[in-house]
Amino acid sequence: MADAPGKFYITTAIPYVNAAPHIGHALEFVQADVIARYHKLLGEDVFVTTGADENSLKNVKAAEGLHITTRELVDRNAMLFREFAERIGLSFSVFLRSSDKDIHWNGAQELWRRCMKAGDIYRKSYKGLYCVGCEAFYTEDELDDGICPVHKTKPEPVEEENYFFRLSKYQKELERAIESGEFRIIPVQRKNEILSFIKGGLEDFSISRSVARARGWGVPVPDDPTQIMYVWVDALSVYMTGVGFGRDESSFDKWWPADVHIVGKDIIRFHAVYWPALLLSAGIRLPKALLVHGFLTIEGQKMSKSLGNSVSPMELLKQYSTDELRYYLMRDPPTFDDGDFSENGLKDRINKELLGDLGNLVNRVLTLTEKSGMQSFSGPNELGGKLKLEEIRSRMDGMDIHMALESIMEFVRACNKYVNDKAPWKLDGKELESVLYNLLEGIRSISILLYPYIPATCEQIAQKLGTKITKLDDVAFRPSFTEKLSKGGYLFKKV
RNA sequence: AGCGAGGUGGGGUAGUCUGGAGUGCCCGUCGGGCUCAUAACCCGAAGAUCGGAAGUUCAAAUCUUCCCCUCGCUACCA
Repeated sequence: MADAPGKFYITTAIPYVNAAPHIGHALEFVQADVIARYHKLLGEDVFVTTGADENSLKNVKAAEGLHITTRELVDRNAMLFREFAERIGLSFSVFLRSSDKDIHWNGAQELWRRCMKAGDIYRKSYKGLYCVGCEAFYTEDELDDGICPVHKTKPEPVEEENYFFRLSKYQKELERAIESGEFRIIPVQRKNEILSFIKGGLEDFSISRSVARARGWGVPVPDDPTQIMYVWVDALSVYMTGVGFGRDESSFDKWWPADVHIVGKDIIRFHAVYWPALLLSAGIRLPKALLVHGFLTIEGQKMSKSLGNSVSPMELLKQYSTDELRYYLMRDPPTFDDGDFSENGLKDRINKELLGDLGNLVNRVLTLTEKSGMQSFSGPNELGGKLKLEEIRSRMDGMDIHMALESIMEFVRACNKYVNDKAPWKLDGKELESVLYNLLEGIRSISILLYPYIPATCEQIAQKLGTKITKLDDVAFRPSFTEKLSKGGYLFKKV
């Protein structure tokens, strides 16, 4: 597919900031960044929105548990996430907090007004079993014999009037948009899962809470001081307000629709059903794609608070470099399925692949080149055929960044094999020059291909080669290699 | 319970649609070679009744039927 030079807009989910970042956030941030940087290599203008979901009742409760105000909690934790996003190398354009009145609130309310104008919002009373202790509604099957599992009390039936959204009205349109691929859901298993859910029939859902139930925390419903917007309506609209909706229309027009939203499998319904329905109602274009990634287990076990096994990426980054962690997260777990995080696995990937395969390749080739005393290199292209650029591109286009990385690493191994097969240490003259030419162009290509995954390392490789990280189109064997090399030290050290 | 995905040498996968010797890839184990390299690469070895049973076929990991197991999804509180 020819790259129409243009814009590319990508978002991460905005995490609840009721706790510190864990390794799962790292996975998603890196995935988003790899895709973003890849599109920069394609020459596109890229915008990345990430941020924090701060209007959830969960944050209110977490703050109560810590005996601080909600504002203090979200300020503190949002800062942790922002710092973390920077440390992991997420090249975000905006870090938008949903409690940011100036940037976010008007846009969120504007979405509401448009749905209202379309006649898709109406008032209805909602009945539910409410546990006063939990301050939450329960469904029958969540209770133990009608008793709250936490407080061992019987929840009271409570009736409250809320606003509802006519989701039912959009069933057919959603089906069509998803089936036709106008709104792509990746991978296809998730698409099928959502389609079967939609075909099962959609019911309208509540999109507001009483001020009391929301504890007065959140985005107010326009023209109704008694109600707060349901946190998902507000959180989802961050994807639009991040690029200017309700605030800077020319920016919004430039970037919207989003090219892809990246989310975990737990929140697929909000993104694949509620969100596009709200947009259809408001007369706003649908995002082009939704990428649903899996979850990480920790050393084979589910991440859980009771096990206390959650892994802090900030702690890991004290021992391992950003690139090392990024590489492992993209290399080990498959993009679309669950994977396992283990520190031994991380060490193996660093020692075997980053150091043993990539680092060693760069080092041995630069050593051989230095010893040759040659300055410019050319010869027949013998190695370029091993590089499956089309496969890499099509995998990246399908957002299978794990398999795309596999294709790139295959080429790294092919380069190492080429060194052995040719045994350049036994060669001289034209023969040696030709082998070095192939290897230098190979490594230059690798430095560009791996750049989305391990940017700092690739900058270092480019520096050693005297080249620059340019465009994906420059991944090709040029007729000759004439840059000035500077070997420098090792790229990685054994862990 | 219903719908969906999956069960392939020690681990992870590809192969299944369009049947054809258990074939491939990554990791791990053992032995050997090579040596420019914080080392890679090559050769060889051990290790699987391709979840189970029955059927179709000259031939089944692959097609059919039944069964077992795992994991998702089955709505408003993320």
